[in-house]
Amino acid sequence: MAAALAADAQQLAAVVEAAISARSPRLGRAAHARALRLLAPSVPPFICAHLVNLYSKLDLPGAAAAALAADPSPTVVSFTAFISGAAQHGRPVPALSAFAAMLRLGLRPNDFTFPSAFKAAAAAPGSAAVGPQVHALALRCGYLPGDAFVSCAALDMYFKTGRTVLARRLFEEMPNRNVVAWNAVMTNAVLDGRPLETVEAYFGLRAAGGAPNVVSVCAFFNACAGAGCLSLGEQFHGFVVKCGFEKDVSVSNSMVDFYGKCRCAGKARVVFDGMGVRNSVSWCSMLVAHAQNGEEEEAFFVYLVARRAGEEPTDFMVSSVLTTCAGLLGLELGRALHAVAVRSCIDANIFVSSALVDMYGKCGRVGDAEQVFFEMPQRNIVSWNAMTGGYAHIGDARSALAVFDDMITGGETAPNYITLVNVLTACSRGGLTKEGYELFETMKQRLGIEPRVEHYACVVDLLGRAGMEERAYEIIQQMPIRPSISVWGALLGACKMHGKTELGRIAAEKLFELDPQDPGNHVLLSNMLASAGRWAEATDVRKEMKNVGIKKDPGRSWITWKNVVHVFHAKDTKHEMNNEIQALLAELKGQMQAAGYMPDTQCALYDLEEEEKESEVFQHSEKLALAFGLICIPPGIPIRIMKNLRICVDCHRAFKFISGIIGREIIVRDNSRFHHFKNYECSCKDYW
DNA sequence: CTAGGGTTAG
Repeated sequence: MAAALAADAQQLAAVVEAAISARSPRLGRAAHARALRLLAPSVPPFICAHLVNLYSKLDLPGAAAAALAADPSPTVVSFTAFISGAAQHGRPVPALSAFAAMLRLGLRPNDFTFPSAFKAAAAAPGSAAVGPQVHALALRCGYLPGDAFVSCAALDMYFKTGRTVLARRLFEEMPNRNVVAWNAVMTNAVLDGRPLETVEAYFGLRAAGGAPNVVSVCAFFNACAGAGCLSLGEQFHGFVVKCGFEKDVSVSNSMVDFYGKCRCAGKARVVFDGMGVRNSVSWCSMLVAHAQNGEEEEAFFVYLVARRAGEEPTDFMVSSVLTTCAGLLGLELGRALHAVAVRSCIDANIFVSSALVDMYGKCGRVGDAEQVFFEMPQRNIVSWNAMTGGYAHIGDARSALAVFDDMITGGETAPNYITLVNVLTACSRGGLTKEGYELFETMKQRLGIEPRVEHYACVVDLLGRAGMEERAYEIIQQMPIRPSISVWGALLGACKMHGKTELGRIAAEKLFELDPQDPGNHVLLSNMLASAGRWAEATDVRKEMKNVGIKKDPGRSWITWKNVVHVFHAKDTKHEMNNEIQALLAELKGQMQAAGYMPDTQCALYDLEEEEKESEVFQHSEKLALAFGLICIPPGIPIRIMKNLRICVDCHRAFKFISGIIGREIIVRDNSRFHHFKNYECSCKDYW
């Protein structure tokens, strides 16, 4: 009988092992049922430990807890199986409760228990006291400093709970420093934003005669990514290939990420394309490498290919691709992704839902953003910033202030400097000058947030838009920090808007000092002088540009049709379809004027008669490109135009009319953002 | 039968 039982138990153990490695709850439950059938009524204790292990590894916490509770005489092994499972799957609180329960039963943790207990203590929210208690217990049980596993876990726990000095001391005093200990130092230094320390630790490991492993290599690439050390990482890449580490998926993933973060999406692509095995992290890293380098279309394409290759949409994947949709102002794509998120049950994930708020906000759909935001089970600083950012985007100052008040009274998440930038921007665009100014004045004393240069830029913009350029200038002069390009740029913009030519000149001179090669500032000054009728001075600025050798990029727009890129310059007559383009523009002009369109000629550069100015702005490159698109691209397809400079005011106004009259969606990507024109409106709500 | 350090996101 006993022999039969032992044989069954051995078989059962094999089935359990198979279920774990196949990550199959179905096989697991079958194994459990078989255990009960075979061994009831007296299930031997080691079988219970097997079952706890089974459910822990399969990440079925309820079943694991039930199996542990059903163990008639739980041992350190069944408890340890439970604790490790909970710690590994990010449930530190149940892990620590089990650890405490085990101690209450008088069971002594062993050298397998402590590493998991430390891991749980490192991740437990708001319980910095637990780690040291586990540490004391490990000392008393004699596992420290001798046991390498236990001391590495303790070390990591101190790093992750912010006790860096203590962690370092533990590391210095370790008698048996192994590669895992060095890796703990390396990875935590990256996490804490000290990438150079990671590199140092790597060379420390080498100097001590240690051999790096895949974890060390990942950490090294992360450090290079964090510090922007492209050439160091490239050299390391060579070494990694020589050692064969690049065959490890995580290593290749970290290389893709490294090249992406160092602004080399192309090199990331080469690594990615060369990978023999990819996982969902690989796809996500490649997607982000494109997205973070302004290649949103490519990023979205990676998502499509990943789905076609059978990748499930994970929370990582969906939040990243939503950010891409936000960057593209791709509302339709974003909506589709929202549906995917709901179907995959990840829409409540804080990253995904914050990305949804961000996407809807950037696409100008504040109502949809609010719906997601107010239904979020929990919110963090990024969620609040996405929501206030959405209000800032369309200049809804009242709502921005209201949600900001909610945030302060709720008290769960403290605002940070980005929140303040958003609320101030909303006030500025929404014309709540007084409220915005008060917020700026009191932010340090009331919220403990020191105004940064971004806030100064906001308040200069705020006062400038309200016509208080002189007050804005006073503030700039009293700033405790050096005014940046954006601060002077805000002042110049306001001066141009309100015709404050003299002050505008001062701002422009400062901009020339800070960024002498930027043609945009010169053009802005020249335009300001021109629109004030000071043609001679405007011409002087242009001449000066020529003398100093600053070239204004000639404005050009392009549009793709049937895989051919058609480029247009202002007053361009060279296109083969020029006759049709001119005829359509003339026709559109008539329809627009009938609908109430008045040309805005403030961007005309030369002293011309009003009529001449009007015909000049009607030959702008973006209008030519649009006419071409309207002629060639079949109805129903949005017309996508790219421009190397910012879209001009008159074209912006005209495109709104045309979108309504023709009933077509027009998308312009200029050098600073996207504009989605639809039904007489633009997604930017005229703020850009 | 049970263990430490790892890659991607808002």
